[in-house]
Amino acid sequence: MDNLTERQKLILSLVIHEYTRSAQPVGSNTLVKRYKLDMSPATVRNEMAALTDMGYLRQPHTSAGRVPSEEGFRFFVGRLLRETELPDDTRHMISHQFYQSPPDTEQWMRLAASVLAHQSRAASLVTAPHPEKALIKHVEVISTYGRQVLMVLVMVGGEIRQRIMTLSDLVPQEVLTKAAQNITRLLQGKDAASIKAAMPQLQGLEYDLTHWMMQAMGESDAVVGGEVYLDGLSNVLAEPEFSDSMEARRALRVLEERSQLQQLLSRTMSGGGVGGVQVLIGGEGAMSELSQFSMVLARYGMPGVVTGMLGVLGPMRMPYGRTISTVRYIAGILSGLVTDAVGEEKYG
Amino acid sequence: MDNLTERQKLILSLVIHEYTRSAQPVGSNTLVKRYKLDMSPATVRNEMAALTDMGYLRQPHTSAGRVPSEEGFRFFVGRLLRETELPDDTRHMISHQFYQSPPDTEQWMRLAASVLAHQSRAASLVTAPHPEKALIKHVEVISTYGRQVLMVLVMVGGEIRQRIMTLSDLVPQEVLTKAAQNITRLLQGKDAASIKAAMPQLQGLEYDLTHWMMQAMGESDAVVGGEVYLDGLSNVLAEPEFSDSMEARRALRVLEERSQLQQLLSRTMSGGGVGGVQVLIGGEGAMSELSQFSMVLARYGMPGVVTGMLGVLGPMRMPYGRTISTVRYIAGILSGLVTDAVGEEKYG
DNA sequence: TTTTAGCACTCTCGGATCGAGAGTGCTAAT
DNA sequence: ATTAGCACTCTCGATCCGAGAGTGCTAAAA
Repeated sequence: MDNLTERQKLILSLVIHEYTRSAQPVGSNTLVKRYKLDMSPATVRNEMAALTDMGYLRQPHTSAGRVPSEEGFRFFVGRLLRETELPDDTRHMISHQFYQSPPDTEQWMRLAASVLAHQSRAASLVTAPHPEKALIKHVEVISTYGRQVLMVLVMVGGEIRQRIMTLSDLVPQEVLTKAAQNITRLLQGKDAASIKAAMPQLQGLEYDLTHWMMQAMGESDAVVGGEVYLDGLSNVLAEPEFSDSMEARRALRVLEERSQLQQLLSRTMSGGGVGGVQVLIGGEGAMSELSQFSMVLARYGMPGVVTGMLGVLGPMRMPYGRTISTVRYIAGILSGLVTDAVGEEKYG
Repeated sequence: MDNLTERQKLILSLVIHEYTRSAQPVGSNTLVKRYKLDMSPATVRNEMAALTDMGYLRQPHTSAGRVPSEEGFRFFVGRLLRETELPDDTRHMISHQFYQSPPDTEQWMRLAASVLAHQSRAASLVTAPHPEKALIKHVEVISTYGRQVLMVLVMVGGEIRQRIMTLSDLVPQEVLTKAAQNITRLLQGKDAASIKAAMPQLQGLEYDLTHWMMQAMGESDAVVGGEVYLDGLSNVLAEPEFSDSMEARRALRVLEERSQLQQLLSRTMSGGGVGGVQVLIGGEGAMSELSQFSMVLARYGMPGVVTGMLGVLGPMRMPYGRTISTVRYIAGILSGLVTDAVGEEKYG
């Protein structure tokens, strides 16, 4: 299938390696010297010419070194990259941080984003885990002030959804508590659809409350849940290719615009299960603002039950091997944490 | 006190105005022509020389126009700037957005950050409102999975604090509910200190729960509460003076580093009450990374009860008049919303 | 047939040069 | 006190040039 000779693969790999190091076009001489290749620059030139014809390399101008093309990176990641394990000490360092952090989802998300950003020296993004199909476990309604109440929904699996709303009448806490208990008893273990079916049985306050619940659960059913945790945005600006800042600015914009971001993530999430790491090179056609960037994304959690997503956004010439390992490793840790939290409750 | 003649003040103002428009050194000719001044360029030159001597203007090099110095901006903001009201339609547009958003603090924060970023075309930051002294109103404990429970604290004033924790034993929901009811009855209206005093009366589960409460309340007593909402970071990159990206990167770093940010904010918050708008020019000595930037900050909420902070981070040459008005206006709206939510419950 | 040495050629990049333009400070006249 | 006039300074952009890096091609070597 792949019509590249071994030597061509080697050279492509080396060009990519060198280019990710230096951010500059790579010439035949440099390559031979730095990697002590057992062939002459001329040979390398010939091979590079071939790779250029095939679309894996580009020449910024007639007489400069070669730069890997989008296709080149894609081929490299797909066929040439050998998976490497993260070094032991790095792994220990990371897992240590997680296991000594308090057992709080929000903390975990922040930590994951922070670690990912530091390790990859790029921008990181993490979404909170949320159930693929939300089932109510417990409902609590608390009066905060006046007619304003806080509704807390605990889902099977431990996810928490909350919503503040204003009732049409003033209702004392005791009544709210009663109502919440009723609703809990009635709807425990049900999903949004069954709740809808059960609604006609309810009336007055309980009906209103259930109505709000539906809304909160609807949000929860979206492929990608609410918050997206970001970190390391400033890393993007450090890359030499973005020193002119225009490109970087576009990327920042995408990351800031929650709706765009969620769209992007959910589109990606739908492919690939937990464990697999997806690599989007050059925005993969989807998002023109990201044409200079690559993303390494992974899903974590319990497939079919609760999942979230995490990943990295960096320049196209990123060290894919290491980045993929890092993303995979942290996804693994989060999966572990989430699985522990969810345990073996029953579903469906 | 101010030893500037009226004419010098005028010229300083105009230089600043022109410089904020163009981001380029301002010359005497330009000034006379564009503002149809009733004097000759030579006169302007003399005055500018005087202003330079006094330290209000700088010359990038011997023969270029003048640029306002940090001192210049400071004098301008402190003495020369006349307060302007935001135009009617802008105000309506803004308030409309708030009053049609759901009554949820988190939504308000996001909205405020977003509006502020758009209006000022700079980076915005908003902290959630939180009580100056936290008083417990209601406690709820909900089992999420296994030994993990969610504790929800509702403070007097409506602020919500929550914490996930792991108990040493498995405890059924009914017991948790009972315990929470007990604690609520016992500690309602108390602050952290009184709770500490009351702790010896408790034991077992209730003691443990109260212990955690103390922690959550301790956080809550810090001058600046948890989350800081950011928006418009990419705006900073759009400014011509940051096209080389190094400076911009530093600023981004500060904003990303929550701890630094909170420190900065709390230092500023401690001065000045609600309503007053504070302007920090050139980082005001405090933070060298921000030497090229200015911040416009305001406190909102109910003084002495619940307050938060919001503001803008932009280039030193920002349109202070408009920015200050915007910040003040949005602070006013948030104050209104918070006051509504808190209402007239009693304190102390 | 494959590899490589040799070579002419191309293109970028950094530095040097230069003139135009903008702006200043000073002096002398108003 | 203001301003016209003028010499002077400094930046900025354009242009030019040479060095350097790298290529593609051809012909010889393996």
